[in-house]
Amino acid sequence: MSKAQILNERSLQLLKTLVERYISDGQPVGSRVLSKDSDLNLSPATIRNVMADLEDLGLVHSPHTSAGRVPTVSGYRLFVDSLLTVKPLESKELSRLHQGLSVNDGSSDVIGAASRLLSELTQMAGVVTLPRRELVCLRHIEFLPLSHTRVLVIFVTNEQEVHNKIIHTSKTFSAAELQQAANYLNSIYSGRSLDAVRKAVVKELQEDQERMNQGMLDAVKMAQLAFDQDNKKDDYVLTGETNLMGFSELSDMDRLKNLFEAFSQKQGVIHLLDQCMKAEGVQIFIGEESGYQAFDQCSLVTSSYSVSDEVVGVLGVIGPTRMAYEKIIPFVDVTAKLLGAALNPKSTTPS
Amino acid sequence: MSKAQILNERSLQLLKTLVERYISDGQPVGSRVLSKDSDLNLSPATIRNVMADLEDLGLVHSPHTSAGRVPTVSGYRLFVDSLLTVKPLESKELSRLHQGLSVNDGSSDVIGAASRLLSELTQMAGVVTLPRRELVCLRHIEFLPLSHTRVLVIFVTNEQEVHNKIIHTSKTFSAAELQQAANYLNSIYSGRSLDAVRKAVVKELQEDQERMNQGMLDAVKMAQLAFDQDNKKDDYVLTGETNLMGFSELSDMDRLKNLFEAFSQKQGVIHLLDQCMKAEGVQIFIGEESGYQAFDQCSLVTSSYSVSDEVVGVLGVIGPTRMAYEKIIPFVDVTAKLLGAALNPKSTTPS
DNA sequence: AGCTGGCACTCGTCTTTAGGGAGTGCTAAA
DNA sequence: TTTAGCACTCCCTAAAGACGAGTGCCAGCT
Repeated sequence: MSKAQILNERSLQLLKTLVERYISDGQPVGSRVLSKDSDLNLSPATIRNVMADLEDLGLVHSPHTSAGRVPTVSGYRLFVDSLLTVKPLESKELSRLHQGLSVNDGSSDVIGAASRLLSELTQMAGVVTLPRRELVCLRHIEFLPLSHTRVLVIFVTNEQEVHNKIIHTSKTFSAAELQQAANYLNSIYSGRSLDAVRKAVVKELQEDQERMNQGMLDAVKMAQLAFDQDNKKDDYVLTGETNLMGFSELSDMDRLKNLFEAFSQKQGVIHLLDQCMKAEGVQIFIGEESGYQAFDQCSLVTSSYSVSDEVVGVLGVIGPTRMAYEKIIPFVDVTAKLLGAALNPKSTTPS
Repeated sequence: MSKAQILNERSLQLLKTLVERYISDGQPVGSRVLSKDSDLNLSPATIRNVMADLEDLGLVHSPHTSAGRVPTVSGYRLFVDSLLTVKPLESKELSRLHQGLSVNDGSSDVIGAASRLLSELTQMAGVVTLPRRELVCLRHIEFLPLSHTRVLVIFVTNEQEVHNKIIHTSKTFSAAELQQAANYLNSIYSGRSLDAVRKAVVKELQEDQERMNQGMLDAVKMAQLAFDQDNKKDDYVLTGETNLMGFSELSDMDRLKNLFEAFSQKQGVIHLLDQCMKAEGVQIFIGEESGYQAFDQCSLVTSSYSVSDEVVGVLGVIGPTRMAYEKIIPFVDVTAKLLGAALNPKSTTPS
């Protein structure tokens, strides 16, 4: 039986007001305040009894004997899952989002724009993962000879994203040979997803070698190098980290340093965000729930975003556990939907 | 008459030991310590007299009545300009640099590598500007049609750097037309510097229009859009910011926030670094000398780096004013030279 | 004239102490 | 079951005192 079911209506109501109050004030909430804040008309003494129950359940916690109560992680969790009344976005914010993520913006960096909007409007840190490579279409590929056996591969995906990589070939190719190889690859693989291309390449090398001439074989081998697995270096755009320095609960320098180091090492954050990719809709990690020491005092509100009904990435907001969830949640939700729409190829190439 | 000339040998010697001592300890230096530290065999009382003089000249400063002396910005300046005895790099560091900036490294991100080396080995923040576009050679250009009149331009410079930009053309081009235009541009502009290309394009449009057919004209017009002035968004790679959070003199959260915000806004830093481009060799900004509030408590040790005897960029180290200049200066110097060498096209394409 | 020892003084830091305030837990009564 | 009352705990702040480091200055020494 969940805690929400154990507790009666009144206790839940009180927990809700407590969390709301704590989020807005940042101070432990005492029984007197709670008695006035809730419209239950209960005396402080009664409230204290309820608080003792909530504390037994591990939903609130007293920093010391004569302080009010502060929500624990479980308390926040219950609040977020069952008690929260989300506030709709203000029209000003909504229009700012629409404007910032409009397709005709010209600048190609929609991902960066989304991240900036998240951090700017929430005054916390915004993060957006780059769209998954696997679900990304190959548009065009190009080879350029560098020195010796080094070849620069440039490929374009998804209408306008340019990637490049240096590969080492087994022999030296001339510019013309490389051009020919690129032409071949473009003619057969263009328009297919990177993942599909990767699989097709392997298959061809295994099964169809006899059917191919040397030029085709070279081309396919180069494609294999170019789309090598390790190529999919997942990455994300993080902005507004500095906003986090303003929060008193993160003002411990050591803690903050850990957090920022986690940001620049990336892989921890990537792993965390990857988990959110599995679920649709908004997901929340509160404090230690993330499993990463560095995020101890932080919450992460994320949502996956989709292009053509396929989840391709995750975006979210990072801030102190004490954040205005009722505003942030719809905010992240809407941003994810708008970003998905902005990335949709149908809308970037209207008929 | 400069301060170094006003002061006698002994005072300078004492200032030097004071600064060295303060840099290593971080504590105000008292007369007793100074008397033992310097090999002048003077009593503390004598030292105190000298200190009073130095204080009058604004070279040192006492945080309060009964504290030792701390160097002022002028004090550091004098120290750095005239008193410093630079230490040669340790062989371990040197080999680390060589290894990290070796040309055959395979990864194309030499700039990033340089920045990371700077921050890793100095335990402060490392910054490297991207090489100036003007002095960069065009290697290859490519156009890809997007929707309507939008065209994706991809161009490769300096052997392996890939840039891309979206331009809006006046009419819709087919893939074949774009291919043709790219071929034309590659044939005549490849190998020339971006700056030269930009000028040539303008000249052709003004003078040689009648000589050109429509295809050539379109190509040149697109080139103009592609190499538009605003294209040269100067940028830099900054790493190891988190290292700065460890220094007690930067532990004031507001100050640190300002600093980090300056980092992410970039333009201030860019302007500062641009100034260093004019001079060859190592330049140093101590504290407020930079003219930027946010860098108040920081010093910046920079050096320009050159390719083929032409200054193309700047790199440096950012840390607290109290840093080990005698180590950092040669460090920055060597890194700049090695980076220049690594970028030199001659060494990337051995005959 | 320049250097040195001595001495009074200043100031920051650390610790102790005391007082006030906020809020609790418990108990007994409504 | 709720409420009022009361003793108690603990944090926070300010004030006071002791301590130590280091100075400035003066008078004497070389």
